[in-house]
Amino acid sequence: MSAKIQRLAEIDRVIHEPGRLMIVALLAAVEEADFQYLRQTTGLTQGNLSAHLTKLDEAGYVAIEKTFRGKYPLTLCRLTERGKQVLDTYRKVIKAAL
Amino acid sequence: MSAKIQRLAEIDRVIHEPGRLMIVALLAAVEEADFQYLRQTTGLTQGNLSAHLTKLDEAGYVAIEKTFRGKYPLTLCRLTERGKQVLDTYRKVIKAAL
DNA sequence: TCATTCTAGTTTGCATTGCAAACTAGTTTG
DNA sequence: CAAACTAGTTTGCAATGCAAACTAGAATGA
Repeated sequence: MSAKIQRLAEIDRVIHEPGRLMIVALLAAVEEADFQYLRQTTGLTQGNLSAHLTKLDEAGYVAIEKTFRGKYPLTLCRLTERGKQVLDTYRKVIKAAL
Repeated sequence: MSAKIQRLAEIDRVIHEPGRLMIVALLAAVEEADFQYLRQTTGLTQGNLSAHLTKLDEAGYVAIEKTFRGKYPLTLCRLTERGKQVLDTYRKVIKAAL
């Protein structure tokens, strides 16, 4: 019982942050999403979304591809295998503890 | 689908912090616990446990009673009604999103 | 044509906060 | 009566989340 609660201590802080948890949960559902879609569905400001994506990228949880849609920049995001694993572990730990 | 994910944005940060989530989840299970029991079962240091309890107290989620066991200080903690409600909401939001 | 506005993001500045280490206050022990 | 122990609290600092400001190119309109 309390062993499951104790595992919360090891939880991954990168994913635990609500803004990033939203991003990762969305990407788990849709496979690929662009910056503007993420901004709208999460409700994050552009600045915060940008910072969170950078962090997820640096952690190796999200792959970011910068390209163009017509003449405008287009930022495409998808979960990496590692990102999927980490989210899966996160889900298990949280659900077991609650 | 994404509506459930978006609710993560409103999540209560006081409870969301892993150290405090451990404390609150434990108190939900045992009704009352003293400082040393919480320290051992959460694995938190005394300093961090003290700080987290202060925050939970200030938020009105935990009631703290300072008394004595023999001649030594004894700090007893229990969830308030508000604390129970907030934990319940937290559980629902997290589980729905994941 | 060139100033303004729009798209699509990134960077910066600051205030908060989690953590380890140091400190407080009283108690027991050798 | 000094050292070590119980039971916590306070402090200092580094990390970080957020809002606001900034960058850079593209379209618009007078």
